[in-house]
Amino acid sequence: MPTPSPSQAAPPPAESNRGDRARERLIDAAMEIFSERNLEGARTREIAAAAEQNVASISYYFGSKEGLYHAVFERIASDLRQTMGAQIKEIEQLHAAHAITRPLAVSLLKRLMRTLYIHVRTKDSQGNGGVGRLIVREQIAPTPAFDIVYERAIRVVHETTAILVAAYLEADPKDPIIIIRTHALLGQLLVFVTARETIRRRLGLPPFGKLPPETEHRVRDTIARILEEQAEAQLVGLAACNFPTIASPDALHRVISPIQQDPT
Amino acid sequence: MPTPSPSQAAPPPAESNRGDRARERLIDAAMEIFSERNLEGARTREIAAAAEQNVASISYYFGSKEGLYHAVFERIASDLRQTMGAQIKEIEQLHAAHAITRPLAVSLLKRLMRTLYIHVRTKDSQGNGGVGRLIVREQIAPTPAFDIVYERAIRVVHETTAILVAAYLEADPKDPIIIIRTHALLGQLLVFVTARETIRRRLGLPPFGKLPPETEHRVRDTIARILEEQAEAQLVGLAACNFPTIASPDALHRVISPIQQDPT
DNA sequence: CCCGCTTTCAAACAATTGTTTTAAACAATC
DNA sequence: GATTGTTTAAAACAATTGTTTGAAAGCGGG
Repeated sequence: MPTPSPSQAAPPPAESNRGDRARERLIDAAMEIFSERNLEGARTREIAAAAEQNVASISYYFGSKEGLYHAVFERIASDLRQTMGAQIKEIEQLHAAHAITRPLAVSLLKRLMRTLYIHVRTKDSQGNGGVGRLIVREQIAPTPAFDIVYERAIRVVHETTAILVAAYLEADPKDPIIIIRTHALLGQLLVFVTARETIRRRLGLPPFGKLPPETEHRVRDTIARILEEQAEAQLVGLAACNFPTIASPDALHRVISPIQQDPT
Repeated sequence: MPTPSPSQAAPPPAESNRGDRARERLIDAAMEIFSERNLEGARTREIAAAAEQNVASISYYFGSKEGLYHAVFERIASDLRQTMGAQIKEIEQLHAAHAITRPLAVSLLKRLMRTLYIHVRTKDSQGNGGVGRLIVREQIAPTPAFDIVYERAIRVVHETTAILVAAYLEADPKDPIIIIRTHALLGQLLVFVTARETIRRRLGLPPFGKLPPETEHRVRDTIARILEEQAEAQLVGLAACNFPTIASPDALHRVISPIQQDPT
């Protein structure tokens, strides 16, 4: 046999030229095609063709189709972490210093929502939500690839958002109720990725890719702005309604808490 | 050739015995397997085996694998419509009579959210969100099957929800901003279907299917209650924040409106 | 009891899949 | 400039896919 596939671990500092170029192109193409069809639906030949590479190269560089899929999610996790990293760190520090007031929580949350939304709507080859689609597919039918993006990116984003929600409601970020509320809040954002086709039809927009990029840009920014408003309104409303936030003496906690363990 | 496949149109009143039984079993099994793997990922042999039917029967009854997939979505649409039909009609009538006050809008919305959530969490063979997963997959990568469930179910639910949001904010249910806000609101619900794995891990719950049905029941009801609260808080907050709701003199409308046409 | 129809079944088919193979082309070090 | 190791290329492979085939089995009415 010629050369065994280079173990699919992360490339330490090795940044040569020819091979890495091919790897990049393959990941790029794979990201696009895996987002349209899924893992089983995507054909290796199609990916190779889109990357202007030979079919054998995917086996050569990534060991297998799954290996390439894996690599795609490594990149997704890295990209997401890089985009959100600074904000997350800032929020964590402010939280540790007990310095998050209500108005600050609102502005931090709005910025986080906007950044996150713009990221998942932009970080892809086409104007389509490639990254978002890939993640959602893993959410509804997880494979080992989900661990990568969850542990390295989704989890911290979720936890950080929970810090802001908890700060505003003067509650514990680890409270199951706060976590559920945080999840719901992030859902307002995610739904524009997951239920893309519905909002497209409801707004009477042409099929994706069919409208001029400049217009698409503006639609995206419009939604981002409304998302900020929704987030602020949600917090304001929750505080006004004064629903139970501390789960300890609450029935809900008694339901979820005993199960709660192994939070890996 | 033996018998050509009976055209895959809806069986008018024909409700015989032997054949329809097989059809039902096939649809049941297909619903489950299509929700785990997707259209391409599911194997006809596996579906047939789960239905205790021969492989050829799927070609025989539905013409093809796609035909069966189609039939699955016909049922999904029917089920959803049947669950939501009464509430939708009631809301439409109240709206036509201009009888929706703010408190009424809140209670109608809460009931709608709860019913919808319970439906997508319950209407499946396992305790898993089979229906939800199938719909989400179609949202992120629509096939002709999406038309069925959108036109026959999703659209009316979305429009009806928009009526309630608009009523509370004293705005036009057709206002693009209201539609976007409605979409975000429904996203709070959908995220518990689409980002299932994330909320599971964040709550430290065991893998789905691994926890006793009684507990799962209570978790479901807990989330449903919080969703009601979130919806109420969202409306209250939006009214308090007094964001622009009428799009006419707004920049957003100038963005979206000129594209808006062909609302099929 | 036999005949028309529908339904079931096991086997076979043609097409496509991911992957391997084999060898040629390339780049760089000596 | 020959000889490394690395990368590409085309073809071949074994396995699996959705579907078809052709006949047997069930079932109802004459």
